[in-house]
Amino acid sequence: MTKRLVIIDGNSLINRAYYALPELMNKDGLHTNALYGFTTMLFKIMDNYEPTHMSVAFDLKAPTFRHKAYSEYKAHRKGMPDELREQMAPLKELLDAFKIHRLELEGFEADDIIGTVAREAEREGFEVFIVTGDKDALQLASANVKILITKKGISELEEYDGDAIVEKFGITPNQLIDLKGLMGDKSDNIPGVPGIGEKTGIKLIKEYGSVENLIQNTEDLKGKMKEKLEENVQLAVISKKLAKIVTDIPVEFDIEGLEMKGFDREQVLRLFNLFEFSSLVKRFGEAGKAEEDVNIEPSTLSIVNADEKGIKEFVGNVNEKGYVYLKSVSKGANIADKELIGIFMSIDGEEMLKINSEKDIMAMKGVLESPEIEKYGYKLKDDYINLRPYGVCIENMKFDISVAEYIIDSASSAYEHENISSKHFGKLIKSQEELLGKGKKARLFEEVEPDELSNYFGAIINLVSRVKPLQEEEIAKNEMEELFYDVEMPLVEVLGNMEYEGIKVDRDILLELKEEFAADIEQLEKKIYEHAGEKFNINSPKQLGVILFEKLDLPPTKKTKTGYSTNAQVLEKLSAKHPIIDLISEYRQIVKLQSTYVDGLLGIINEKTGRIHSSFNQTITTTGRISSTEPNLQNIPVRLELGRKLRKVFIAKEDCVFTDADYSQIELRILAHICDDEKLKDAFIKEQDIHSRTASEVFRVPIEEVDRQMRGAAKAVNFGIIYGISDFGLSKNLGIPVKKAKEYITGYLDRYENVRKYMDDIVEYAKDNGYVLTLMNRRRYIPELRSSNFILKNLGKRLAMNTPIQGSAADIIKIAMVNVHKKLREKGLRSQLILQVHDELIIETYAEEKDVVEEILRSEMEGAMNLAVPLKVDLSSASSWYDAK
DNA sequence: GTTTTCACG
DNA sequence: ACGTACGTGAAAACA
Repeated sequence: MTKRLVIIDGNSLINRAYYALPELMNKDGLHTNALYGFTTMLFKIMDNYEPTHMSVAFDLKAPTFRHKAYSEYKAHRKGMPDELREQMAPLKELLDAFKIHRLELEGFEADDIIGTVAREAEREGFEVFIVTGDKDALQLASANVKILITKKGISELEEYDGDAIVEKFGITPNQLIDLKGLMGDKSDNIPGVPGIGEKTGIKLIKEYGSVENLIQNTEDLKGKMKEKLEENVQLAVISKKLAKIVTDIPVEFDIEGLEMKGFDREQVLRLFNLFEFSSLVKRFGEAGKAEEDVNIEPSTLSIVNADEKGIKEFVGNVNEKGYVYLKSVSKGANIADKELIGIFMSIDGEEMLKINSEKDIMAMKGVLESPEIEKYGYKLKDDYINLRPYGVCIENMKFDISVAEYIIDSASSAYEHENISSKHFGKLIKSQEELLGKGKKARLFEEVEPDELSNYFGAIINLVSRVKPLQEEEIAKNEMEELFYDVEMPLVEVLGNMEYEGIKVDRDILLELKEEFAADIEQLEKKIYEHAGEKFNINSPKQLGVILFEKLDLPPTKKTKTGYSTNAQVLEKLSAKHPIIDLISEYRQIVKLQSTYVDGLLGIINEKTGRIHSSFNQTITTTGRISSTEPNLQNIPVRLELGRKLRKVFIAKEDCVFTDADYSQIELRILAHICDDEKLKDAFIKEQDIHSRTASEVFRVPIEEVDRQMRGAAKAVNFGIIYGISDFGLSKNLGIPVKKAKEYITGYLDRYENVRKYMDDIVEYAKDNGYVLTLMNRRRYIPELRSSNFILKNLGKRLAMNTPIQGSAADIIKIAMVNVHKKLREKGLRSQLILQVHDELIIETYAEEKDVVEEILRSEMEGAMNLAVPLKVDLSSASSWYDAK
C-alpha cells in the first residue's frame, strides 16, 4: 500500500477558518470558531484522504531569511486578532491529543518546512497532499505531490497536481515562481515588476521559460514593457527569490515519525467538551465505538436478576448504608398507564440488581418510600412518575446528576447522560438515541434485548456513582449547596407530583369553542379572499406578503431575512390603510387559538384520567425558571378576553376549587431588594401602585396627578429596567422616538440612583467574573460580554442586568413550591399543587380545605425569602381557572 | 431542520 | 456607528 502523507499549513488553515465562521465562544468566553473550522476540516481530510502519515506546519514569530533579504517582506501584514491568537495554543493541544505531529522551525516559514518535507517524502515514495489556503504552494505540485487549496472559506478543497497546473496556467509548477517574480504578490509585499500582472506574466514565461532567460533577452521586447523590465531587473530577481519555496532547509526529521498513531481519545473528548463542540463529541464518540466497548465502563459491571433472597440481602445492605442508586424504565407513554419494565438498583455503582416483577417492586417499596434512604440517580422525576401507578411515592431523592449539571452550568443544555459522561470522563456511553434510534424507525424500550437494556441502564447508574462526587465538589466550590439540596432536589418530587396529578379539563367546553372559532374563521376567510380578489393561504407569511405589499400595494414597514414581515406590529401600522388588515389580524388571533390551544389541548387530554398532564422541565432555562411542554400550560391566553375564555376549560375536579396565588410585582420587589434603593423600597413598603409611583418620580408630579398615559409609560419603563434597559427597545415598545425614550430612562435613573448603580456594578461584576448570581447563588455564565461583536456584547450587558432578577424570582417561587408541598403533606391535606406559571401557583383544593390552603399559600409564598421589602401574594379561589383570577 | 409568528410571565 | 428589549414552547409554512 502506498503511504500517504498529508501536510497542513496550520497558520493558513486556521486563518481561513477564523474568517469563514461566525463568532463562537464557550462558557468561559474562549473563542472557538477557528478551532471548530480547523477541526471539521481535519476530520474531512482524514475521511477523504485516509493519510497514513500527517503533519501540521506552523510559522514561528522569528524573522525568516526572507525578511533579512528584503526588509519590506510581509511588511503590511497585520497582526493576528486576539480572538484568533487565543485559539492557537488550544489548537496545538488538540493536535497533540490527535497525536498529529507538529512541524515548527525558527527562521523558516511553514511553506519552506512543507516544501522540504514534501520533497523528501516524494523521494521516499510517498503520495503527498499539501493542504493550505495559500496559492503559493502550487509551485510544489508534481505527479506525486498534490496541493489542496481551500475554497469558499474552508468548506471545499480544490485539488491540483503538476498536470492540473499546466492545464490551468499553461506553465509548469516551477514556472509559477518565475511568474510571481514578475507579477509580485501584494499580500506578501513582494514587489515584482511594476506594470506586469498575471496575463502578461504568463505570456512572458511561456515564451521565455524563466525570469533569468527573459532578462537575457529583453532586447526582443519593445515599448513600455521593455523599459519596465530593463529598469526593474533587480526587483524581478529578488522577487523570484522571495517567492521560491525552499525545499532543502536544514531540518532533520524522521519521516516515519509523522505516522498516524491513533488518537488519545480521552484528551480529544476532554478538549471537545472544553470547547463545547457537542456535535463533534457525538461524532467522535461514535467513530471510536468500533475500537472499544464504551457501553459499559468499567467492565466490572455486573447485573443480577433479583430473587427473593437477593432482594432481602440487598434491602438489608441499603438500610445499613442509607443510600441507593436507582434507575427505572417503563413502557407506555400514558402517565396513568405506565408499566414498569424494570428497576435497576445498586449500592456500589457496579453490582446492579434488576427488579421486574410487581411482587419484587412491592418488596422494595419500603426502601423507595423511606425518608431515611437517600436516592441517587439520573432524571429522578421520571422514576418518581414511573412508580406512582404502583402506589409507590419515592422519597428522599437526594442527588440527580442531570439537575446537578444544570445547576453547575444552566446555559449548557447538555444534561443527557452521554453529555455528562463525556464532559467529566471523556467517555461516551450509549445515548438513548443510539439505543432506540430516532424518528419513525425508533424502537421502544420494551423492544430492546434484556441484556442490552441492562447494559444501558447499568452504565447510567455507574455514571451516577462516579460523577456524583465530582459534582458535589463543584456545587460546594460555588456555594450552591443550599440551592441544590434545599431547593432544586426537593423540587423534583413536587414537579413529579404536579405532572402525575395533571389538571382537569372540560372537553365539552373545548368542543363548543372549536365550533365557535371554526365559524369565525370561515367567515373571516371569505371576507379576506373577497378583499384580496383571490384565494390564498393566509397562514403563509410569504403568500400574505405578496398579497399585501405587491397586489394591494400597501407600504411594507419591516423586512425579515426571507421577505416582508407581516407580524402583528406591522399589521397594526397598516390598519387604517385597508379594510383587509383588521380582518387578517382577527383571523390570525383566532387561528392561533384554534390550532395551538383548542386542537392542541383536545389532542392531549389523557383518556384514562380525563386530565392534562404537562411535563415540567427543571433543566431548560438559563435563568432558573421551570418550563412546561406537551402541552405548555404556562402560556394559556389571558390578556385578551377572546383567548382568556380558554381558561374556562380548566376546571377543578368534584368537591374541589382552584386556589390561585400570584406574586404581586415580584421582580420589581427583588430589584428594590438587590439595589437597596430607598425610593423603590418606599413604594412597596407603603403599598403604593408601583407604576403610578414610578410615573410620579419620572414626571415629577404628585402621585394623585398621574394620568393613564403617564402610568402606561412608567410601566413600560419598569419592564425595561428589568429586561436591561435600552432606549431603542423602550421606544419600540411605547411607539415613541428613541430620543424621548432615552429621556424617560435618564429621568428614571436620576430618580432611582441605586438602580443606576446596580446596573453599572452588575455589568462590571459579570465582566470581571464571567458570570452573575441570583439571591440563592444560582449562576449564569455570560460569555457574550467577552464578544468583540457589538450586538452580542450589549446582549451580554442586558443578560447581566436581567438574570439576577428573573433568576431570583425563580429561586423564590421554587422555595415556596417546596414549602407549600411539604406543608400540605405535613397537615395530611388532600389538596395538591398542580401548576406553576412563573409567579403563580395553583392548588386543586378540596372545598373543606380552602381556608387552610389559602393560608398555606400566603404564608409560604410571602415567607419564602426575607427581603428588604415585603413579598405580596394575591389569592383567589373558584371552580375554573378563568374565574380564579 | 429552519423561519415566522404569537401565546405567556 | 454598529441593532435590541429578558425568559420560554407550539404550530404552520417552507426549503
